[in-house]
Amino acid sequence: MNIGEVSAHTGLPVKTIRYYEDIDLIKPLRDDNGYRRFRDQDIHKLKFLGRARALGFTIEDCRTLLALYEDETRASSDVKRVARDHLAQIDAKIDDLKGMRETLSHLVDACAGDDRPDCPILKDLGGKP
Amino acid sequence: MNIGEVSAHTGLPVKTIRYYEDIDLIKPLRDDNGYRRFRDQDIHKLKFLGRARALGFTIEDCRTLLALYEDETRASSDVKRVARDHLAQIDAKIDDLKGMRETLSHLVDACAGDDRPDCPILKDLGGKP
DNA sequence: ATAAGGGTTCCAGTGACGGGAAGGTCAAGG
DNA sequence: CCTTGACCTTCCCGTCACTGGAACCCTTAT
Repeated sequence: MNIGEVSAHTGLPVKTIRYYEDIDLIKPLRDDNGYRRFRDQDIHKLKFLGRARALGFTIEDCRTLLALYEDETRASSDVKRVARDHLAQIDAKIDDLKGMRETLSHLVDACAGDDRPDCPILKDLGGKP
Repeated sequence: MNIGEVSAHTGLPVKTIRYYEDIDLIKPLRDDNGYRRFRDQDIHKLKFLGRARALGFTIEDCRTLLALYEDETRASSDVKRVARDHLAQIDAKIDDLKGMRETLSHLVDACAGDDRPDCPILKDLGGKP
């Protein structure tokens, strides 16, 4: 398969696929004309990467997970640790955002949103004394 | 005030303050020796920026908000729009993360996390058929 | 012969800084 | 007077995971 078909097949942009090769996540073959030729295993890896990225894993996490995926002698505890750490990061991020959401939604509610200049949002940002 | 004091006073890293000058968010004066000299208004702006950034506003939003803050003839509706849009972004992001969290926490729970290779996390990423 | 629609490489930009090098300035201590 | 150390300056590169675009090659159809 050429890169365009692979893109259609995996849902990943062509640019992304080339990037993944660049950073050695996949190693497709080359045809005589220089075109990349993707084998089933390459496509399988790309789908794996797509799903892992969709769960928010970093590229380096993906690299680790892919290595574990291919290692028949892995310990599931190694996989679980990566996932648990990432889950903790997600939770932290959600908490962060919820904090912002709290403050911000109160401010938005308090703002008249008319053509007058008086505004509790700016008052807060300016350090309402 | 020199940049170090301002940093201590505002809680913003020195690098960040210099960056904010670079992108014209603030315009401190210069002493004869080339050192930046910050006036009260500069410090006030920096604190404003710190609070806005802490609420997750982008730098461009901050620029807009700062301009509105300084414009006595603003309409609060303009401020509110910026804040409401940002709030919507935050909500979208939270939903995103919650989706990931859902999937990921189930997978983590399902994984034994021992020294055996069998792992539902990898099974899922690999496209468990 | 040409045009469209693939493919290739390489370079630059994104957002919001952070790290670090190379060098100027200032106050205190010996 | 000299040195030390803590400041300050500019400048450039790196981050993360791509994305856009230029310049060029290959294939197929007309």
